[in-house]
Formats: sequence, C-alpha cells, structure tokens
Amino acid sequence: MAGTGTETPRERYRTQVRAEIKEHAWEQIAAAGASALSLNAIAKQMGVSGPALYRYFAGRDELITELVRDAYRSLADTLRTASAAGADLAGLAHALRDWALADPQRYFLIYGTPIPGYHAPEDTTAISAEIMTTLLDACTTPGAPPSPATPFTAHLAEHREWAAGHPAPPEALHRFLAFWTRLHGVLSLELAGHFATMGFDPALLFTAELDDLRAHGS
Amino acid sequence: MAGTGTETPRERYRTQVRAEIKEHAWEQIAAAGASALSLNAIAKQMGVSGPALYRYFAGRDELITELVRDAYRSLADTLRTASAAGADLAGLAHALRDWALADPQRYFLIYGTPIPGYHAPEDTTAISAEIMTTLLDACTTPGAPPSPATPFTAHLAEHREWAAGHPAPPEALHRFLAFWTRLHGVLSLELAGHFATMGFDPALLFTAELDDLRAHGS
DNA sequence: TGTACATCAGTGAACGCGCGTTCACTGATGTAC
DNA sequence: TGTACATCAGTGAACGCGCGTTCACTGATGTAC
Repeated sequence: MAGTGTETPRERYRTQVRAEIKEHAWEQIAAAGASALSLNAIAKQMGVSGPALYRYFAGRDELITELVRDAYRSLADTLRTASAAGADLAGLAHALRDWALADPQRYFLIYGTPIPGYHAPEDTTAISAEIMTTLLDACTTPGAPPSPATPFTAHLAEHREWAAGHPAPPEALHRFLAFWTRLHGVLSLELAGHFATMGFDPALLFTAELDDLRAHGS
Repeated sequence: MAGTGTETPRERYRTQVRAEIKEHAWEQIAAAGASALSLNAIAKQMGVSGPALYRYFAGRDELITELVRDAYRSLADTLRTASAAGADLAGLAHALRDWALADPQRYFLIYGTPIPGYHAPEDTTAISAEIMTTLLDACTTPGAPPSPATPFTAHLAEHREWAAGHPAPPEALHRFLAFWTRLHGVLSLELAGHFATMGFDPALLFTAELDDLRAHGS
C-alpha cells in the first residue's frame, strides 16, 4: 500500500499479486465464511495453479493471519480518520456501523465466534489498543456530565492496567465499555440476521442506544 | 428425554445412542468449533465405524440441525424454568449468563458468526419466539416506571408484528431489545475472550449493565 | 417353551472429492559485465 | 548494445489425509406362531 518509491518492478508485482490474493480470499469468506477459505479454491478462481500461491504466502495460516491483521488495521484507520475529521462519540459509532455493514464477515473475523485454539497474531493487540485509545479519547470530552460512582467504577479504578497509558477517569472507562459492548450487541445481532424477521429498523435501535449513552453518563 | 413409557428396548437404545452421539458432537465443537465437526471423528471417538452413525442421523447436516435445535430448546427451558421459579428480569439475565458460560460454543451456535447460506431449521423460530415471550413477560412488570416516548418507541409502535401476540406496550418492547442486545454485547465479547487481557471482572460489567437497565426505564 | 422369520445395528470395503503442501522443473524477467 | 548469468514466478505431478456417503453383508436382537 505505502510504496517507498524505491520499489523494483518485481517488488511492485509481488505486492500487487498479494493484494489480489487477499481480495479473492475476502470474496470467498463473504460467500461461505472464514472456515471455508481454501488456497486451492483461490488459485482456481485466479486462473492459476494451487502451488503458485506459495510464492506469496507461507501457507493457509499466514494468509488468514494477514487477513485478521488487515481487518484490525482497516477498522483502526476508519476510526482514526473519522476522529481526525472531528467526529464525536456518535460519529465514531456510525463510522463503526458503516464499516461493519460494508463487510459483515470482516467484522466477524475480529468480533465473531472464536475458533478454539486459534490465537490472533501478537501485533493485533497493538492495533486493538489503538482502537481503544481512539474511542477512549472520545469518551473523555470535557462537556460530559459527571457520572455517579458505582460499584463497577470503583472496581475499574483498581483494574485499569489495560488503560494504563490513558488519563481517562474510571467513569470514562465505564463509558467506553458500555459504548463498546452495547454497539457490538446491536451490530452483531443485526449482522447475524437475528432482527431480519422482526420488522423494525435496526438502524433506529442503534441510534436509540447511542441517544441513551448520551443521556445517561454512566 | 420424555419417555412415554411405551418404549420398546430397541427404541430406548436408539434414543440413548443418539444422545451419546450428540454428546460427543458437543465435545468436539467445544474443542475445535462447529465448523470442524466430523461424523467420522465422532465415530472414532465412540469406538465405532463411520457408517454406523448413519443409522441415527441422515447425515452431517441433520446432526448439526439437531444440535442447533437442542441449543435453542435448552436456552428456552432454562429461561422458562427460572421465570417459573419467580425470577425477575435480573434473575433471567443471570440465568442466561450462567447458561452461556456453561458452554460458550453452544451459545455461539445460536448467536455467533452466521455461516453464509446456512439457514436454521424452521421450528427454531418457534422456540426463539418462546424465549422472547418469556423475556417480554419479565419486561412488563407493573411496578416499572413509565419510559419516555422516543423516536424509537414511536417506530416500534408501528413495527411490532414480531410481538403481535403480546400485550406489551412499545416501551416494553424497547426495554426488551435493550436488555437483549446489551447483555449479548457483554456476553459475546466476554466469551470470545476480548476482555481476557484487560484485567477487570466481566461479571461486574454485566451487573452494571443490568443496574443501568433497572435505573433507566427506556 | 421352542422354532422360523423379520428387523435392524454395526462392519469393512469402496467411491470420489478437495484439502494443504513438497518437489523438480520450465521459462521469462532482471542484472552484471 | 550485447552476451552470460542469476533470480524468481508459475507448472504439473505427486504425497498423504480426512471428509461425507453408498453398499452388500454379518450377526445379534426381537417377534409370531
């Protein structure tokens, strides 16, 4: 993506083909889920023989790892960009929602059913921290009404290693967790189709949850 | 499970072996996820040849369908039992949480990442409706403070076919949806391990969300 | 109670399939003089 | 500018594997007289 300018034609070709492989991988995931992802199937779709892909990825695991990384990166960039453009917490929420709706399976690759035994690559935790930081920043707006001290904010005050580098008070940490879990609750049920036959508009439930978060500080 | 008393020994044996197959299926799902479920692997685990299982299930699809059905049934029974024992909304929430923690992959089989193309068996919608009814009943307690009319409650008043058979007012429908999505948000992130390295106690976040639902009517 | 028959659980061989992955090789592309 | 060499993308054959599923068959269990 970020060419240094000193790329040889061969390097350029390599990165381009890698990107093309990933695109087909995403299409396949969107069509049949991540567990059905197959190198041979991708190769066939690209009109190339199976082993050819091993020039670009060490194997299936490395490809999936790379897709997970890209998904995290994409979400982090989306939120950071929105934040830089002046979006408040509600704006970030809608950026998140749009990002999720654009490719549900990409969302589920991060927040969906975990495969027992599989562990995400280490550097995703750094990207995950970046996402949290962006949201935490938006949770510490000066104008917010002070939230009441609850048993949980007291607990958070003593268990805030995960936000050690952030100056947010416990109430803001709670606000962030409520923001994150509530939006994920609506989004994941919507994307999984659990509202499909119910007839109401999930977007309105999403905004209703947002309004509630804005109204009540906790 | 519910023997009529007029079961022949052979029928009893059949249902027992079917149950044994399902148990091994659940173990396998817990160990490697639902997508890794394999009839041959189950057979090997039972010390029996692969084709033997076809006496009990028409194929892999029927087995999975049956597991999905059982998962729904189990959750519906759990909530109905708790409700019959006098549990209020918070009690039902904890029953839900206990049920989910007892077998995360069973929870994800219902509420996890959908496999594109797969559709749950029809009768699960009936069980799903039973679950909603139980929760909706608990959302219409007489002592609850009247919730304010919001754009979303107005929308729900016009889109309530999914609760057509229930006398709950739109505010109660909203209350149910907030209850459902918020608890799912906390639960699914917890079960997926997203809080694992954060250090706080997910149970306290769960109760904090419950307290918030109790405090604010909407 | 005993015999003749039907039912049915489970076996083992076999089918075709697609998977991930390795390997030796061909042919094109780029590099060094 | 032209030749000699190195690099590397892609091929095709082959490996072993486990999958779902079918089929004809054996042997035990239950049923009818």
